[in-house]
Amino acid sequence: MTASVESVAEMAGVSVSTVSRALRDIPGVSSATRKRVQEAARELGYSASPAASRLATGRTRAVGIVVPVLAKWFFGKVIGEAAQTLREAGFDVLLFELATLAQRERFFGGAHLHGRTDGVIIIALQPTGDELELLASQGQAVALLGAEAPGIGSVSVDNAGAGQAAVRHLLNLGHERIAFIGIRDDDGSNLGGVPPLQRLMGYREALSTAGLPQDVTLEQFDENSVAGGALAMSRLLVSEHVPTAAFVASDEMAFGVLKVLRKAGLDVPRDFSVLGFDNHELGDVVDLTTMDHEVAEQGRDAARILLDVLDGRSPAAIVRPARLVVRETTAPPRALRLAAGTPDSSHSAGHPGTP
Amino acid sequence: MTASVESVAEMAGVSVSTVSRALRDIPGVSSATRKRVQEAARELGYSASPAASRLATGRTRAVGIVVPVLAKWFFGKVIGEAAQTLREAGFDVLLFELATLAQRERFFGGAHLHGRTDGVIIIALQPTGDELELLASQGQAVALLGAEAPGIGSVSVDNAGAGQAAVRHLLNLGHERIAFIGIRDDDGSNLGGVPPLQRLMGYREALSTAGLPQDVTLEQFDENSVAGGALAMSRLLVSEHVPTAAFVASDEMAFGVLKVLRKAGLDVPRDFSVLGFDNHELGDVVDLTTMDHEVAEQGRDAARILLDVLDGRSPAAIVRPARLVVRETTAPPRALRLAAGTPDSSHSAGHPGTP
DNA sequence: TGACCTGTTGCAAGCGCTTGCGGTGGCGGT
DNA sequence: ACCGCCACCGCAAGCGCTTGCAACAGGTCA
Repeated sequence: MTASVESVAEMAGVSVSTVSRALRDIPGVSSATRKRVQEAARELGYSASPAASRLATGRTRAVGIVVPVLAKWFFGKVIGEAAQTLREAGFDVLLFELATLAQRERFFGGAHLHGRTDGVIIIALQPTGDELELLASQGQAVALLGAEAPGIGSVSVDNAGAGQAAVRHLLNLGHERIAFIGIRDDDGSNLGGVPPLQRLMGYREALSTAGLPQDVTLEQFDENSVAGGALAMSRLLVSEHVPTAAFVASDEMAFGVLKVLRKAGLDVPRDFSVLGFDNHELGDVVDLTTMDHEVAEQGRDAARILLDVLDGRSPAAIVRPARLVVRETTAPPRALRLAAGTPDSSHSAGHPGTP
Repeated sequence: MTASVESVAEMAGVSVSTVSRALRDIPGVSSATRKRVQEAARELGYSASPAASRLATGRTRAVGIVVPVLAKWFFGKVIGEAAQTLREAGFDVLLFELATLAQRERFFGGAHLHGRTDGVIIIALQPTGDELELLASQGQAVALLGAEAPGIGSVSVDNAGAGQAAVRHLLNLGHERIAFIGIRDDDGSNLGGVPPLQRLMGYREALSTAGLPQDVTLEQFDENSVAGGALAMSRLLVSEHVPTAAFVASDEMAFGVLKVLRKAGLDVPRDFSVLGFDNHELGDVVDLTTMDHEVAEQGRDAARILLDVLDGRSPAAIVRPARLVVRETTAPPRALRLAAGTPDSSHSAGHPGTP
């Protein structure tokens, strides 16, 4: 067992209250005794019992991070950054994974956080007003990442704008039949959430300002995974009039899309352009063109926002822009290249302009 | 603020001690009053203050999970599984990321965990004897994942065996010049750790039992990332006698290897076979042949082992086997195929046996 | 020289639980 | 009818800190 305040007090020849004050840099202790106390504490390897000081102060110096899933690159990244910032500020970080609806209900069902954390960062989950109230009633400071709520600090991405930008890139390349592959919110556990929806809105907006017709058969939704992307793309492949490009709401789904296209013998980007979203760490491996949104920064922002709330400062609601990262999966559609007489080295049949 | 024991006691018409006992299913309370107390607690939305009960019992009902990095698939996966098991057992989970050597030293430098957790799962980090002692002196139960230590519960993979198996697969395909691409432990923070070393040992063992010469130029090490894999493979490409296959110590590095090969115009697996390690979630996207080692199960095992230690049961030291997952990046070497007259549809020149 | 600060320290009352122990009451056995 | 036992319950003493308040110095100012 480790030393307690009393042993330190005894060793330094002062009272426990002085020890407490000295060790926490609270005024009212002469610098001489403070030094003496610190030395004694170090010598004894003393570190205050968190349980006791929590009980006495009512503050835990711990914060929770709530995520829908852990085993995805985005969440690992974001949590890692947030946790580091939090830890530097002297906070412990508790992890809560709300993978199923049942877990979510249980989490928000009772005073789960009460006395465990001072605040919580909620990631990629849109809390209801009731849930936010419940957290507030437990005295929890709240910061949102990938969601917004009135009066609550948050950091998110301009998903609508990013969606528009992405689609505009495809339009600018000359594509006219552009599909949207999005995330389906199947079990209500909000794995999809608001951001993907906004990406869809951006897609529609871009199409309509370009004067192109809406076509619901071009919008395909599935679970946010490689397999989901593959399924959605497969559905697109059997449509009457196959699109020439797709804006995919997540890189992981885009990976599935690429896989299906490859298996179908289609050449990317000659036959089909793919534009993802996330700038996934592994996007570079398959040369995926994508929308980057500075994931690490978002994590840090969220942590800082929470610290602001904890310090009584009024929290910001940051909206970050996304930017296009051009790699190798987008290009002008084949028809355009043919019309322009561009040399085409693929396995296509007709070579107009060739003797 | 939430209700306290006293309010519940008052409501149920009993003493606080009875409330405490009733709510924790401790014998010595008639089932009638127990029910009454539980009802009162529910009605008041009561949940015991963890700080107070920690202080009183000395147990925290929280465990720490220590990882070198978070933003990697393997760690996210393993943590997710472990955390879920732990949570089901009623434990909070604290996260500690030891990304740098400095962080590691700080973590093990003081009584960092004391009073915060009852135990800790250490993942992919080989603790020294001193470090283990320090944890023990803080009353921490310990479970290791991806490492072993005498007397400590652990779960790990038979890396040496898996390495041998992997190389044997390549040998069986007919390869004779097989490279090893491993993880370099550059900054001493043990990102590589013991398991990768054992994989190397397995590689060497397999080669020597096959009667093949050791060739250190075939062993390339770099950081465990796509970029690291790419660099290592690039080094192999300039060797005097380029190998025909590589066993890569992590899938992520293997992704980098594949990328370089593709960019170099080499066909996988016709010109070069690649065999990874991890069965990374995204391995399927690039059809990577790899060694699977049931990552999720390891996470669950580690959690259960820790729970065993906490319950006073003697912990197991599980060693899991790995198994080959055959996909599309391994095949017999070109020379063999040519000799056998196998039709070869690649861009190769000679087509023996063709009219 | 005495009243009055100001800066430093200690006292003691909590914070909200847990738990050993002692006190009930009802019951069966003699 | 008495005794002893047992099941159930409450008392109160902590657990190891924090913090308002009082106490005590050693000045300063009149």
